[in-house]
Amino acid sequence: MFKPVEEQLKLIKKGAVEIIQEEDLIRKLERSRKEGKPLRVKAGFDPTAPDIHLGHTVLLRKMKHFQDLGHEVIFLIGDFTGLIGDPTGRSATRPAMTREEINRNAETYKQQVFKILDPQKTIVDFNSRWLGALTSFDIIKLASKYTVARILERDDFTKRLKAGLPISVHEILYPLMQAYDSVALQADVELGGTDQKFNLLVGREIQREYGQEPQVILTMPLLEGLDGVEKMSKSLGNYVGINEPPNEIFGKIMSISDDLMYRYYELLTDVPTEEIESWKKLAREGQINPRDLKARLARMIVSDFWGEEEAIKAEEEFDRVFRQRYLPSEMEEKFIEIEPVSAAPELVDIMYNLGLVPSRGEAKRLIRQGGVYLDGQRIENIEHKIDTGKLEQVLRIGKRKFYRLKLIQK
RNA sequence: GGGCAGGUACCAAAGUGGCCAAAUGGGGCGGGCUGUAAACCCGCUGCGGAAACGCUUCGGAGGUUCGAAUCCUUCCCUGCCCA
Repeated sequence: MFKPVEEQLKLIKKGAVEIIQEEDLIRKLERSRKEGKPLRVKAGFDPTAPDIHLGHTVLLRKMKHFQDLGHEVIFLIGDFTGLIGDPTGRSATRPAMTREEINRNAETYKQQVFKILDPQKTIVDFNSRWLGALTSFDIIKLASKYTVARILERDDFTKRLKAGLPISVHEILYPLMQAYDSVALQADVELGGTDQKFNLLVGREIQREYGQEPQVILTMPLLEGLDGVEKMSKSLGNYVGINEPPNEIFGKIMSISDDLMYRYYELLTDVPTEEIESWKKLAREGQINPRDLKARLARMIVSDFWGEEEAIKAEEEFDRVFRQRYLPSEMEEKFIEIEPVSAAPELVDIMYNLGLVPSRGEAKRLIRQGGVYLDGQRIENIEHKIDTGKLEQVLRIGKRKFYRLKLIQK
C-alpha cells in the first residue's frame, strides 16, 4: 500500500525548508508502512480570511503530496484560535465570529482547497471542537506546561518587546492552543510556513508533556507577493486569489519580476528544479524571452484553478488587450441616464457617480495626469462633457480598467 | 497604586500658538520607458472648487485665545521604571 520510505521521503522533502527531525520522520514512515497505518498530517488555517491565495497553495501542494502517498491529511480550521488572533502582525481586535459565519467561511474554504486537495481523502476539522470544551482548569494546566521566558523567545515577541509594542496575555496563549491541537489530533506531522516554526515546535513539546510522541514538523517557504519583497498576504494587497477570474490571475502573474517568476515556478509548479535552472541560463543568454516563460507560468497557474481551456483563453485575452492593444472582449457595462433637455453631463461626474473613483478630486487628478480615455481618445480637460450623441462609448481609466458606457435617453 | 514618556494622514515619522491640509520616507495611483515586466524617471495622493478660496482633519470630550496638531482640564489607550 505504501511506497518505500526512501521514495516517500523524496517527495516530502521537495521544496521543504526544514524537517525536524528527519530521523523521526523516517521512523514514523517505516512504522506506518509496516503496520499499514497512514500518518496523521495536520495543517492549520485561519478562518477569518477564507480567501485562499497562491501563498497558501504552497502548503496545500505539500499536503497533496502526503495525500498522494496515502497519508491522512487534516485540514484544520482554527476557528477557536482565530478568535484569539495570531500574534504575527498586530491587527485591530477581531470581531467575534458567529457560528454561521465560521461555517460559511469553512464552506468557502473547502470549495477552494479542493481545487488542490482530494476531497475524498481530506479530513476537515475545527479546533473549537476541543479547545472550546476545555475548562479554565484545563487551560491553566496547559499553561503550566510552558514558561513565559520560552514563549517570549519567539521572534515576533522579542521584536515587539524591544520596540515597545504591546503584547496581550491571550497572545501568549496562542502557541499553546495551537500546540494543543496537535495533542487532540494526535498529529504525526504538522506542516506550516517558516513563520510558523515556533508554534510548530511548541506542539512537539506539549505533545511530549501529554505523553504523546512528538510530531515531526515540516516548514515550507513563504511565497513572496507580487511585489517580490513582502510575503504574499491579503492585507498587503500583493496576492493572487485562487478564486479570481482567469484573466486577473493571468495578468497578475505577468506583472511579476523575472526573478520572482523563477521562484514561483519553484514553489507553485511541479517543474523540476534542474529545468528551471536551465531556463534561467537560456534566458540570460538571450535564447528565450523571459516573457514567454512568464506566460507559460501564468497559463500553468490559471489551469490549476480553472482548467486548461480557461487558461488558454486568458492568454489570448491578455495578448489581445496588452500586446495588440485591442479592447478587452468583455467589459463591465455602466448605464447613464440622460435627460433630453439638460446639458451634457461632465465626465468627472460620471466617473464619480458610477463609483469608479472615490471622489471628484480623484477623477480630476486622473484626467490631469492623462490616465482617462473615451473611445481611445485621451481626455485632457477636466471639464470635459460627454458626447450625448454617442449612445455607447468605452471609458478607460489607467492601463487596466475598461468600462462600456451606455447612455439611456430618459 | 506611584512616577515618566507617548497617541499626528493608509503606514512610519517631523511639527510644540498663526507662514499647517500638516515636512520627509514607504505604500498607493497616474504618466514615461518596456515584455501590462522588474528596475528607473516624472507627477499626484483630505473633501468641494476652473481658480481664488472655502470646508472637515492631528486619541475622545470640553475649555483658553482674534487664532490650537501645538496651551489648559478631563477621560480613553500604549510603552518604560518603581511597587
